Amino acid sequence: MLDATVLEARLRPAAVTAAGWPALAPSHDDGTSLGDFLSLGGARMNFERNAEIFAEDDAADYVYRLVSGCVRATRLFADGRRQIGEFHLAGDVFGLDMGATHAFAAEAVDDCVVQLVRRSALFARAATDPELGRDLWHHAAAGFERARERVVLLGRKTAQERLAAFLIEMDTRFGGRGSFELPMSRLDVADYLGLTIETVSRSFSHFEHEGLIALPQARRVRFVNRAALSWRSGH
Amino acid sequence: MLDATVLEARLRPAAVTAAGWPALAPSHDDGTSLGDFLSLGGARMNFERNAEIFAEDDAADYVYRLVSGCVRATRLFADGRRQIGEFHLAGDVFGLDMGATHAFAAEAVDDCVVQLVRRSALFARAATDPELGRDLWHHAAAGFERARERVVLLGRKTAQERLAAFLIEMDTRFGGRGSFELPMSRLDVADYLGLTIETVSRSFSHFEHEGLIALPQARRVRFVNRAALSWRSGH
DNA sequence: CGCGGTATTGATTGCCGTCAACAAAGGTGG
DNA sequence: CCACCTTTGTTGACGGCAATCAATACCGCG
Repeated sequence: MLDATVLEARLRPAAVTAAGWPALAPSHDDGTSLGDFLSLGGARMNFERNAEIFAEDDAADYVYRLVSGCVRATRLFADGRRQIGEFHLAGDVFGLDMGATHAFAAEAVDDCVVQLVRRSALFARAATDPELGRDLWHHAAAGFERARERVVLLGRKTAQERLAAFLIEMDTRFGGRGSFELPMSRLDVADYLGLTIETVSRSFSHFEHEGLIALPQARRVRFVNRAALSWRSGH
Repeated sequence: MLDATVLEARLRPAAVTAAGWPALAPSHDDGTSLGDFLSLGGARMNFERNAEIFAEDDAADYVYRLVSGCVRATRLFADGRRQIGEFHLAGDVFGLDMGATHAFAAEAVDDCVVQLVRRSALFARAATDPELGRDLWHHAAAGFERARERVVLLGRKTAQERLAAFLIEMDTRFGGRGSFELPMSRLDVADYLGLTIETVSRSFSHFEHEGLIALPQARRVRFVNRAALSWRSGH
């Protein structure tokens, strides 16, 4: 089912070193007081590239806020297949599961700084702070909406549509300047989009040859024709 | 990209007729007071099979609770491709989007009874009722976790693994008795699992011939070997 | 009984996965 | 600063799973 090199890469041991309710936050914004709560009260930790922040089935006792870097949420099958649930960028809050254990592992895509607080502390505070309660809902609802969009992408879009949608998503999250540096490898992109590295690479090349994007380096993306790329994403 | 019959079926006009935070709810439970709020205050409406409850991009002014029947959340592409985001069964609360408009349409899979209240009423009450606030979070967080599992299913599972996972999910939601009646067509199942009706049908037949399930009628499913089926789902 | 909607099964195609080779980039040590 | 090696990315040839195309069977209902 998998190339040996890819399988090895996936199994590689990670070396650890007040408003009212209806106010709506912009996309990919985890709200304000949730992030504030974490940034004010949280202990800081550093993780180097590929380090495991928490494993699947680890007790979900802590909630994390990414100060800098990029984190992937991964689910690994026994046979080596892997799916990345989401990528977290600076400012994102993650690891807030409903159950007692994490449903996905979290790994540093590149060197990361995170802050963390006990989940129980967050919940305790939420019981008396309605604004924090609203932000918790915002956080969960935003995650839900993003996951639903990925369901559409993975269920019905072609390889090229997936990559186009991914590039537009990343550009948006990096500020929408039409030029950005991907922190993750082709393998990570493939496992995020439900594809293989080869198909991802071919789709990149295809867009480049078509004049939709420029690739000065493998991970450096510059939009040349954003409208066409957007069209290709299948909306 | 699509069979004409299927496309027509998808585009068919729908004829409308008419305490504390950390407490964790069991899966597929929308919490208590959220459902209570809707069942106590909600106006009742009936929808017949294939009726549209709300359209994509409709104003998300109401929140719904399904009293009886089955509802599908759909996203339709311009070229006829369709993805079902989720199925709702009796007791489920749906339509609670974060934005001003619905991200998916909702259609009655079979004859349905729903109750609805204004979203603003829900939010207003949540501002003063911390228990309701917690239930709102529960609802969103549960939706998020389900959507994440579907991302794994759609991103990395084979056709047979998808169907096996679907059957186990449905059995669980119908009480886990190992025997249940599917309210939805093969087309709905296909669009839920990111497959085609033919592949879904073949997978059903395959499981039947293998002795994992029995199919007294097309939509009547009885588990014969649940352990093997569970194994096939890829977990 | 006949009809429309639904489901199954078979034949064939095609997109993407697999296998394989090579190229480019980045790091390390001489 | 370059040789060497490892990691990462690209490209080509081929194969397989699921989609597409097509025909037939089933089922509830007028």
